[in-house]
Amino acid sequence: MNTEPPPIRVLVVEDEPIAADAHAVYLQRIGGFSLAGTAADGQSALRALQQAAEAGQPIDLILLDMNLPDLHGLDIARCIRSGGLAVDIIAITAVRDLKVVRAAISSGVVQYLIKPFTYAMFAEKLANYRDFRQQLASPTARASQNDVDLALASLRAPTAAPLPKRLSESTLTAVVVLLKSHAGPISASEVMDRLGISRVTARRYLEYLADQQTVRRTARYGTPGRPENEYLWRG
Amino acid sequence: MNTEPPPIRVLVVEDEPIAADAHAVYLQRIGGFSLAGTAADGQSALRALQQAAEAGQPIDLILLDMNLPDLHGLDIARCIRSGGLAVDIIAITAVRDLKVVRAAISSGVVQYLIKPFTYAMFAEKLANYRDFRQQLASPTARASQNDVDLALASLRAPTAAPLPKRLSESTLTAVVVLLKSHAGPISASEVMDRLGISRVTARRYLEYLADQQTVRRTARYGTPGRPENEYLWRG
DNA sequence: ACCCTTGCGTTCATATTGGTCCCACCCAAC
DNA sequence: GTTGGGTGGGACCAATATGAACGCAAGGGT
Repeated sequence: MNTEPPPIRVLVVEDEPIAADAHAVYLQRIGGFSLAGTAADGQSALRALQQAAEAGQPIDLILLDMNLPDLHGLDIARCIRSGGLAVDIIAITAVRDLKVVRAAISSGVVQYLIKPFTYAMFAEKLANYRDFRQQLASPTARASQNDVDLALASLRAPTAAPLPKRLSESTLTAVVVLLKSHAGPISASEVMDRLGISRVTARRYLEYLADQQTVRRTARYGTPGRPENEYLWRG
Repeated sequence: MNTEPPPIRVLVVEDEPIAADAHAVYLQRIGGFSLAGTAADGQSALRALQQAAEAGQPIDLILLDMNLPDLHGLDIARCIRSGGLAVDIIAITAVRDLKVVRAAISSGVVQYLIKPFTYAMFAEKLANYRDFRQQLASPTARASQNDVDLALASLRAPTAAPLPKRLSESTLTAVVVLLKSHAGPISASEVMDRLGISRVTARRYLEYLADQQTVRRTARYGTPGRPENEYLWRG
C-alpha cells in the first residue's frame, strides 16, 4: 500500500563511551532509525558530518551532548548552521541551565532531553521527531499552513505520563509479546481471544501502545459495521 | 504576583512596505510585543540586529520573509546563527516549498506562517511564542524535563477543529494520502477500489474535502450514465 | 421527440465496533 | 479484619462503514 520511508540516519555525539553506547542501543530499539556513526568530541563530529555529506549519505539527525572536551554543544550547533547543513539536532545533556535551553532552541535544536532519562522518554522524543519528519516528507512538494502546524505539533507533543492509570506492567508485556510474535496486524477482538482478556482491556492497552507510537493503527474496511481497528507492531 | 515581563522586541524583515506595515500593525494589537524596527532587505536586517545588540537592547524575535531582494531568508538565518546571536525567528512567507520549510525548522525557526494569513492565525502564532518565552523566563535558572516539554508544547499549534459527524480521522487520512499521491483527478469509485472502502463512504469524505476547498470537484461527461464527479488535490 | 439504458448520487436501515461508566475482585497497607 | 487503591470486565450508548433501494442526469437508439 505505502512504501516504508528510508531510515533516519543518526549521528551520536557523546564523549562518554558508556552513554554513547546506551544511546546507540536505545536507538536500535526504535523503528525507523539507523545509526550512522558516533563521535566523542566536537571536531570529529563535524568531520563525520562533512564526510557523510560528501559520501552522498548525509546525516539527518544528531544526538548532541552539550558538554564535550573540545567544543561546547552550542558552538557545534553554530558551526553546523553556518555550514548550511540541513541536519536536525536533538540535545541530550545534563545541562539544565535555562540560558542554554533557550540558546539551544534558538539554534535550531528540535528537542531537548535532560539526562538522566528513561528509555520511554528517549523513545518518545525520537518517535515525535520521526513523525514530524514523515509528515514533511510527503511527495507533494508544497505545504499548507495546516500541514506545517500538524508537523510542528507532532514534534512538540507534550510528555506522556510514566505509565497511565488502569495499565499494569504484566498485561502490557503480554500484549507486546503477542504483537511481536504476530506477523500481520491484529485486532482488539483477536487479542481478546488470544490472551483471554476482555475486549475493553485489550483495547486499553492497544490504544496506549498506539499513542506511544510503538504500534501502528489502521482501520479494516470491507465489512458492514463500524470499522475495526487493527494494530501492527513496528519493527 | 510577579512583575510584568518586558515586552518582546521584534524586528520585521519584509521587502514589501505594505506587508511590513501590516505586520507592524498586527503586532501592536497583541500584548507583550514592541516593534524594534523594520528592515526591507537582508543586509539592513543584519545591521539592525548588530546595532541593537551593541546598544544594549537586543532584538528578541524576527519576523522573517524568505524572499528578499538581496539574500534568501535561509541565508539570513544562517548568518544569524553563525554570529551566535540569541534571537528567535518566525518565518512569514508565501514560500510553501517543503524543502524550505524543513530547512527553516532546521535553522531554528520556531514558527512558520504561510502567506496569506488571517489576523487570527498571526495572533495565535505570536501568542504561542510569547507563552513559550514566558515559560522559559522563569526566575529559577534551572529547568526540569517537564519545564522544557511544556515550553515546547506551547509553541505547538492547538489541534484543528474536530471533524464533523460520520467522519473518522484515520479514514480521512487514508483518502488524503491517496489523493496526494494520485496525479490526475480521481473518482469516488476509484477511491473505493484503491482503499477497499465502499462507494458511499468514499464519496462522503471526498465531498467533505471538496467543501473544505482542499480538493477541486469537476464532473466527467461523455460516457453513458449519470455524470461522475472527479476530485483533484489542490497543491 | 421520446423512451430506454446506464451508472452515479442520495438516503436509510443495519451491523458491528469504539468509548465510557461503573462495579467486582485482588492485593497491599494499616 | 478492615480499608483503600488499582486493575479487569460487563453493560450500555455513541459512532461509523456497509448494502440495498431509489432517484436522477446524461447518452443512445427508435
